[in-house]
Amino acid sequence: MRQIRLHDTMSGELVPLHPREGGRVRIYVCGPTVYGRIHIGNARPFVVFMVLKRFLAHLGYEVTLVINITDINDKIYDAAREKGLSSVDLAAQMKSCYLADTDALGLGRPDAEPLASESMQAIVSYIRTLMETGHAYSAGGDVFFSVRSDPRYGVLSHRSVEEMDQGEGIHGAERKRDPLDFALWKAGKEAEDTSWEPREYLPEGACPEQWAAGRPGWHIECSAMAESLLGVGFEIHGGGSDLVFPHHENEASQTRTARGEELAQIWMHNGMVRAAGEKMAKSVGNIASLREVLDLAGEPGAHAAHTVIMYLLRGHYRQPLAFSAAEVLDAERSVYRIRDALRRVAAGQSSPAEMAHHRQAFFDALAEDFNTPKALAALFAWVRQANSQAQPVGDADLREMLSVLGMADMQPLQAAGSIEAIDPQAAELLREREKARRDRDFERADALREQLIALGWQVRDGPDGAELIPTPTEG
RNA sequence: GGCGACGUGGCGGAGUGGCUACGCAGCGGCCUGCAAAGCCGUCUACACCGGUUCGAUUCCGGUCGUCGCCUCCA
Repeated sequence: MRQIRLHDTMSGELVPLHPREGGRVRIYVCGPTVYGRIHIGNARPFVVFMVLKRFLAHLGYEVTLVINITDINDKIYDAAREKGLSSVDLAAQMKSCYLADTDALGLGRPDAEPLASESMQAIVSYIRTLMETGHAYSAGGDVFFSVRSDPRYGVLSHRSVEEMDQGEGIHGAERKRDPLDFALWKAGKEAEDTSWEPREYLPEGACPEQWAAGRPGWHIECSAMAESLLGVGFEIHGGGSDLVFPHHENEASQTRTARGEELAQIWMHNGMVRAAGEKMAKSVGNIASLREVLDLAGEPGAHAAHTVIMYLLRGHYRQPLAFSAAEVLDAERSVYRIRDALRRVAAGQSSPAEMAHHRQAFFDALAEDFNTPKALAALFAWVRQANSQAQPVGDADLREMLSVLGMADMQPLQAAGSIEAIDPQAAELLREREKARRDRDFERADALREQLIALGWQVRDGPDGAELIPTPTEG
């Protein structure tokens, strides 16, 4: 099987992907906290890892991708209180939005999307194990992880415990034995409308007296859910680069100390989407929701989905990516270019054979740290060469590449159905223009073309008569 | 302050010690009644200063600048 290399945050190097069990690749990605609709920055890891999965599956790997949904969190409690909703209702509502928004990308769903609220057994057991092995302690109802009990703490984010800022956490700082410790479990508070009783998930008498009803900390849920679904030592753990510290560092440490083994073999981190040079974040207030971006990405449906995927894949996943409406429209234009090329190809194997090297370059680029912009360059090189051929080129290569990118359903650029049915007015104008042209009344023909353009149609005169093509979204 | 990343042509964005990235936009040409699309060509690109080298945007050192993490964060 083709050799894949991916950048691993822990080692800081490109490392070969070596599945433990034959061709099975297990991937866990940190998904969203559902307290509001996701923005285009949140959508980046979803797209990157869904497409990475497609690529690996295309090569013949058996891929299992898990993207969790955090539905218990301070932000959810806060947002729910603000809206006068129960945190359970808000989380359920926002989870539905997340599913709907990402469904619209047409990439399908991950193989599993575990919820923290439904993983309590695994979480509580995990915490219990950490307490038993001396890496966690309960205090005043909370349970904390003892950071200094892990001599390797810091290997992922490349920081040493000594040089870490001794910043105090907001909650429970006075109960921690060490300022670096973080909460595995937080005792319930007045303002929180949900809580779980740890002893319900443990054998009789196994729950320490000091461990109160409450909820899990953020980091432990991922260690627990990832392990329960994928086991320990799985191939790839992914997420945004802003999660490297402390979230992933903590996850890694929890699993290392509890199991004596690393959680994942390769840690992949995607760069941030930036708006006006700054990381897109709710706290900065510069967000564009995935829904909004889909709406401005042109014709609803597959076309808008492809535009958003194209926009996100135009940059290498590890680099920051500039966001603006103009960038999205720019991506849309490039989608149009491919759809236009699709008009000229024929079904079947691609030839001439010399075009095969573009297909090869496409897969080579993806195999070397999932270089999607380089792969897209190869795809466009294929398109250019196909366009320059006198005879229609077989579409197999292009369709294969598009399929890997999650754009298998891309349609040739043309009116979806008969113009008569879609836009009778345009159809009538076109007929009039054809007549004017036959009469060589070009002034009238051009005026009619202007009207068609105003209606959103491009007119293309060809040997078989004029054709109406939908125009790209105006910048 | 600590750790890390990065500064590429109008914009976005790859990459390489010497060979056209690519996309969008612009300009010229071919094609077209004219266009559109396509094709061909094109536009002072590699922050700055040193160094290594036959040769550096690509390696090394420094300067300036930007961004991320260090606190919730995809």
